[in-house]
Amino acid sequence: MLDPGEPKFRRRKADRPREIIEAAMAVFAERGFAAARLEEIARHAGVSKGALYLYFETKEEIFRAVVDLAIAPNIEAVRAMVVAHPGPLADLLRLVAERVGTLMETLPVGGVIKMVIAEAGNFPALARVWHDDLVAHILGALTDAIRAAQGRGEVRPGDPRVYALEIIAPMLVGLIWRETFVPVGAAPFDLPAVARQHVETMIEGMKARNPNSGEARA
Amino acid sequence: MLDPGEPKFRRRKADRPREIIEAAMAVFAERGFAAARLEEIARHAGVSKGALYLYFETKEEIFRAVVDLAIAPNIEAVRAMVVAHPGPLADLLRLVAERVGTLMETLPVGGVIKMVIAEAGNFPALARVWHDDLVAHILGALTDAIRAAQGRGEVRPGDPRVYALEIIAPMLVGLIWRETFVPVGAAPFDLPAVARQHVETMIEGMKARNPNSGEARA
DNA sequence: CATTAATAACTGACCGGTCAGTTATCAGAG
DNA sequence: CTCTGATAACTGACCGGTCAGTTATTAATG
Repeated sequence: MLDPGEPKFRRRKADRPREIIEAAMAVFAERGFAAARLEEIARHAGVSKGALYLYFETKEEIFRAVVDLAIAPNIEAVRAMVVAHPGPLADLLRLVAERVGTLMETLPVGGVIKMVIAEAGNFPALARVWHDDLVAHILGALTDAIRAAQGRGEVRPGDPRVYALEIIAPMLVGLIWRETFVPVGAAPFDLPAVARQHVETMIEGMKARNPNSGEARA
Repeated sequence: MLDPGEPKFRRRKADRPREIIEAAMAVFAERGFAAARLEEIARHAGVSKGALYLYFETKEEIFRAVVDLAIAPNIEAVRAMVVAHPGPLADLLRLVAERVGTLMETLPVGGVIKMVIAEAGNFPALARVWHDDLVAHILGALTDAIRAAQGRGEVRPGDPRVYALEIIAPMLVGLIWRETFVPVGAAPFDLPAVARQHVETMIEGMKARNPNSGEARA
């Protein structure tokens, strides 16, 4: 059963943190914070439970590491894209939709979002960080872009922050759908296709009917 | 400290289950299933922990009771509305938006949705019930209504199920927003207003550009 | 051999669930 | 109306299991 030539473990200090975070991401995403067992995370990472404490102080610190390191940079990239874009809103939205569509398939972002939603009550600090450093920025950037487009007469009146919510929501719900209902047999959504169709719906739905007007009542 | 005239407890068999479910809803919504303490639920309900077991067998049964009894009937009513409506899609959507807008403010549906999302990994059976008995029905009814509208040439081509997702998503995300980010200081959304604005955006965004066409390629 | 990554056995706190005992309530007797 | 015995709603201390975190020990590596 056990080859004596094979060592019982290897010393690989450099790779451990990343491996642990990846393992933790999987387990946290499936179980939620409270129900996740450190022993299961350790097993996933191919180490013993004690080894986790060589790299992290507490379970909560592992949780933060997962949330911080796995997702933030990518979402931040999307925000930067929105802020930088000067042209017509429709072009920007198509660009963002394409980018977000691929990100959703690449990153394990769905599980993390689920975690943040689920544990917001137990870790208000975490929810606050996510909101202040990430969600609010993205929503704010989009809101600004929409408001500017309203100023140029591209977009018809309406609360620009609500428009931003309308734009983002289906992607978010698509992710949650994948994490929550697909595993129990629900028909999946093709997320990039959802992003593409929705962006066209929104472009059409937000378009100013009367192309002059710019800066009508909100 | 203790008025001897005041009894230590009252016997109120009839009201207890409802009170316990309401208390449990609050605690589960805030903490999630695993992190919720039965003692806290009991305290909220104004009874001792032991009393919980006079009315429910296990913690999980309390959880099911919360999910089952609090929400399902109301959402079902919306579904029935969709199925029954024969007229133009735009009218139906405005009707639904109005109804859903008020329901969101009345019911504690946000907390329950959060719970279902959060605990889907630990209670696949619960997620399955919610999907099969509720979510799939609503999404299906909307999808059918949209497909019919496409057949009448009201709505332009596109996956009707994705359109249904686009319609529902902002309300859902609005609820999640309220539960997750508002408690940590985020600016709230006026949910009925979101519903109203979004339904107009969607009506415009789905409208067939070329009013004849009906039944183009999906 | 010295160093230290990693293990595995261990501890202590916590919590779901139980149950022996307590108390509110009420029916019937006086 | 008062007393009393019967009933069952309710309490709270307790138990057993689980799990985050600790530590004594082992073994990989240079």
